[in-house]
Amino acid sequence: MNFRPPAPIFLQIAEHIIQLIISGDWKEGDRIPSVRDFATDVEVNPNTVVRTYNLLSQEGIISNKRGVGYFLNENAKKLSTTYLKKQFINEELPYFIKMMKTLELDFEDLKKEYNEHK
Amino acid sequence: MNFRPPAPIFLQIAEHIIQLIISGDWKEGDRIPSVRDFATDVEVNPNTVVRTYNLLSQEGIISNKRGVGYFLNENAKKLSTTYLKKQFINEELPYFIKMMKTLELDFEDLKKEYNEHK
DNA sequence: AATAGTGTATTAGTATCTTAGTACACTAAT
DNA sequence: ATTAGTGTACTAAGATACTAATACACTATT
Repeated sequence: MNFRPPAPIFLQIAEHIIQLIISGDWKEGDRIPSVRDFATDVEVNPNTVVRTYNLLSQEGIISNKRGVGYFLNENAKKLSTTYLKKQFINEELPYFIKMMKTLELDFEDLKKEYNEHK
Repeated sequence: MNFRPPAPIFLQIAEHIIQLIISGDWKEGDRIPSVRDFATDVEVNPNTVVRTYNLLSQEGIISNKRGVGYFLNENAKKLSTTYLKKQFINEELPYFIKMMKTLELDFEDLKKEYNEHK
């Protein structure tokens, strides 16, 4: 997995998982990969995945049965969307708007710039 | 000054200065605050300002006369705009677009959300 | 009962950023 | 010459995130 420093990896993994949930790749009730398996998948230390799973547990998105594994809660998709939206609106958007003003860009410019550079 | 972790402070200061240059608060040819003064202003360690000034020097935005101070180069404004734009288009925009798709938001939604939450 | 696969916990080490303190060299003004 | 204000350099220490390795407890399966 490709990480963008300096944002903490465990948070980026959390967001990655949330996107999997929102997209429907992971469905409510599903068992999700074990700490060790997922650590291997995304090429990080198991402890880092533990931190991610702890966060998602606190958010009510996943639960675990000791000795068995982690599972998506029934309301996982809704909670995920709410979490991501809140994160986005509060943390990203204000910075983004400020940048647009400074650079005197409007939404049309953004579309253009983005298409040119991808 | 208010920093948003976990982005390195010295980078955030650099961006702050660049915005001062673009806005015209700091003009080309001007002498800028000394390392010590500016460190006091933004309430960080002088060493952190040194890192910021080093970065801006590398970018060709400022120069120093030893024992005298740092000065804005003649093309500081243009270089600043270029730097910030590049940073924005490459680092922020792709992430932002992805987020909009995931959350199924369009630009109108953004305006609305932003106005509601500020 | 034994085994393999789970989550959990602990300790130690590394890297980066930041702070803190100190010292030194250069420049301009006195 | 002296002084105050510059940039520069160095060492040390703290905080956070991440890695690494190991050990232990629980569960399901055999």
